[in-house]
Amino acid sequence: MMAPASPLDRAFFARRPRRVARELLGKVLVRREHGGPILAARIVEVEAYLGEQDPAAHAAAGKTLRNAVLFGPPGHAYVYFIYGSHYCLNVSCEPEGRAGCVLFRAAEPLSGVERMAQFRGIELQGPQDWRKLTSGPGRLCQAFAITRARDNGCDLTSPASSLWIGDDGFSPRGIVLTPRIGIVKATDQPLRYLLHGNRFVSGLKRPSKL
DNA sequence: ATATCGATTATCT
DNA sequence: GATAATCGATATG
Repeated sequence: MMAPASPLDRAFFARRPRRVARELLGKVLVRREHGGPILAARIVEVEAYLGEQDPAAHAAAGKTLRNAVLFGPPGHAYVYFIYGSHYCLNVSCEPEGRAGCVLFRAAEPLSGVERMAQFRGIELQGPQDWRKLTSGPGRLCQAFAITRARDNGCDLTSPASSLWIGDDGFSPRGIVLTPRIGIVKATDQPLRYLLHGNRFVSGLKRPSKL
């Protein structure tokens, strides 16, 4: 069962993206739905984006309508739409005015699994199928019913929000750094953080190689 | 088990 | 008009 989680405060996010990314591993993403079950999943893979000086970041070209949340206060959700069908979730980092952020790439379901399957439009045959729920940034958003219209700008530090991030005391071990994936610029820097051997990490169908 | 490919649309230049 | 921080299907060894 899930231990009670306490929200992360604003100061947690008001730091550089690398630090926030590393420390977000093991934390819990929580979705409260009106009249639905609580959805919760432990964060097992994230990527840091460094803001305006990072060629791969959405903030690289400066502030636009789309990425405005990144330039606002830390701890808020930046949700964008990509490839005509997927949403991806980020959290704004650094003090207001600086556009660093962290992308949520994968999580391990803790509760509300059947509801997640519903949102994903799949039927679960067994625990091995849980991987299809939240392994990948697009899947994770679909499992949590995250959209830009609903969640962009949401305060992720407040349990009053429908979407927020909590700490349930879990201490992750075996943090691995790799280059970011799915991008073409700045692929040399190791800015992807994941939990060693965790089966919910995205990418390979079977994470045999970690 | 790994590689390649097409879908689909908000956003920006 | 071009692009894209993905996914799922198909092909191939």
